[in-house]
Amino acid sequence: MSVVQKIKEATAKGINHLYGVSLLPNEVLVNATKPEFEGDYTVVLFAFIKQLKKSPDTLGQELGDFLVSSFPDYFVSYNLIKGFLNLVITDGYWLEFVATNYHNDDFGQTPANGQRVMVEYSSPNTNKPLHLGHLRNNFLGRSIAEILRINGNEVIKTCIVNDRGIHICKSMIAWQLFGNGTTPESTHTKGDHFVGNFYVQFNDEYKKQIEALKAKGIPEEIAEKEAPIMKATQQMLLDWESGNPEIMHLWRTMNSWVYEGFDTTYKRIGSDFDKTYYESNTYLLGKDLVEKGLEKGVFYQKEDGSVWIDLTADGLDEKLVRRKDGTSVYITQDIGLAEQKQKEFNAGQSIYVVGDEQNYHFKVLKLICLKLGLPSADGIYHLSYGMVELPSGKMKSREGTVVDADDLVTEMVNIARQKTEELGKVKDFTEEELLQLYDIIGLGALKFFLLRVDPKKKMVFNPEESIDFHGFTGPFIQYTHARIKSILRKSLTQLPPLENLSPNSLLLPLEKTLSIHLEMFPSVLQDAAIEHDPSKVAIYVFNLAKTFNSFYTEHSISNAETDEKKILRLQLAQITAKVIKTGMGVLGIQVPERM
RNA sequence: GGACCGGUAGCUCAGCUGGAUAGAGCAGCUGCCUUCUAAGCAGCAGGUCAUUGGUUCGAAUCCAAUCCGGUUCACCA
Repeated sequence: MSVVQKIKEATAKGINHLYGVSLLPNEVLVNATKPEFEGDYTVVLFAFIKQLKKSPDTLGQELGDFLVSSFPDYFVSYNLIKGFLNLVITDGYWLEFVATNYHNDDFGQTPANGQRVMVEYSSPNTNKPLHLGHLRNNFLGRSIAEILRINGNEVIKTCIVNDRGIHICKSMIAWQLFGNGTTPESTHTKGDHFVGNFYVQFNDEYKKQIEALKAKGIPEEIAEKEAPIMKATQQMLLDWESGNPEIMHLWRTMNSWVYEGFDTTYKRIGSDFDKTYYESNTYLLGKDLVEKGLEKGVFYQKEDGSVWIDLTADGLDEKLVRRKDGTSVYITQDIGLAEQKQKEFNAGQSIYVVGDEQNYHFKVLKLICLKLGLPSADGIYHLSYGMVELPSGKMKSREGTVVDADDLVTEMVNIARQKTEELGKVKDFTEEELLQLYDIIGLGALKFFLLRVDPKKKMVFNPEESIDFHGFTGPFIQYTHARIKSILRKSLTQLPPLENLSPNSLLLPLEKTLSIHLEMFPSVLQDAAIEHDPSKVAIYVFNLAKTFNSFYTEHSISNAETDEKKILRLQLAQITAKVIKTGMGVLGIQVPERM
């Protein structure tokens, strides 16, 4: 149990014991004590004074006395300032914590809880390469999966590939028209970029044709529909749906190029999936559910034959679930896929990592699933994240302001190389070790940058300034880890095995501050899981690294004042390194032994 | 127009189940490498928490209104 939890329970017990009032531990507000006051944790008393009819001073004194005398293993003393009861935790508690965890490789890992969770993320289109927005999505998805896993859940990572539809046909048409039989191989181009280029060409040509028609006096709206290349694309979609062998062949070939490219990128950024769904397999799902919904009266049919659900009572609108021609719409296949996932994996929770522009869609999806009585409905959770914008505003593919994922990763790794060479600390590394280090640092900087802010909020990526390796960044934390490892390499060889410290040693302020930070790691992980928010972990690990660096500068570890101190500090350093490694690991970021 | 989200230091962001004098990083300015890695540390400076009211012992945090920005409300996906 964490100290904070202990304080809450002890306080509830104390109030019950002293005044006969029963209180839930979680009704007690416990904060870290502000640095300018004496104490480690603070109980805020204001909430109770009215109910207990006590002055803050009396209540604080009576409660403080009770806590110190009843839980001497936890509390040495207290002081009262206005309604704040500042508690000083015993050094023994922190020493015990350090002694039991410095060799615990699983510190932070919660035992399996029997829950199964699905996390769907990435959902790329197979007509263009991944960009910065996809990176945020991938890093978030991967990270939330790891956070749930470390909290004891069994996690299944899934991906839905949007591999069919009119947008896919656009790049296919363009290849037919302009490709001249070229392939990624013949042009030495990464497959997803190769296909993406044709998607761009489609749009260029389409624009030209519209202009040409407009020049003939045809209104824009009509021109958009009548442009020959668009008509050809629509015909191709029909051919695809009817299974035309030539089109199917082209479709498979071009998609395989894209997958090859995606695989390279995914491998590089560390995304992987336990199960990949393809829209070409799932787009017909959900049709039977429309029938069931009609029978149940959840849906209704209009005169033209189209099927709808009325969500106005829930504050939403009416929503179409089947067109009048009998074909299903986007949301219908999502309902079908939700059911399919349920049948296949029976997970209690199903998380969708999807941009906030689809908030409405997921609200509707969950509501419909609930009304249909799908057993999985309650577990649907939309992990909605904000768009990544540039200083100039939103990224727009039409204006060529999209930041390509592969380019960005390459650039980050190059900068990592450049900085590393400037510092010249790892000149003895082999070429292979160097390349690995550049990857770790470059990707670490990028991932940390995208994960350190609240997922819900949109964020600005400034290519000039965002690529920083100092301060609140991944490399700063990686550097802290490398420093610790350096000490441990040197000191552990010449030291007897670490032993438990006598509990009467006194902790210096920075030793204690570090202990306090380390001790809260499990509750941070828990909080991150509950909130579905990796940034909580990022912020925590940064603060931990900062705390360690202050400690490191102030106190020598290998030349500590006494052997006891040396052992204690080595233990602290060791836990810190482990927590950094685990915490960063949960963010999908590796930490180097040296840098 | 309806619904939802956001507005905190020059910039990027924490803090938001109400609690002590609102915190980081970057940028700017001062110091600190003959001692465990200076990708570091210590410090200075920087704020009408969009605005106005309300709720109360106490509001960046809750409520209302207003202003500004965004997303969404397709027989698109």
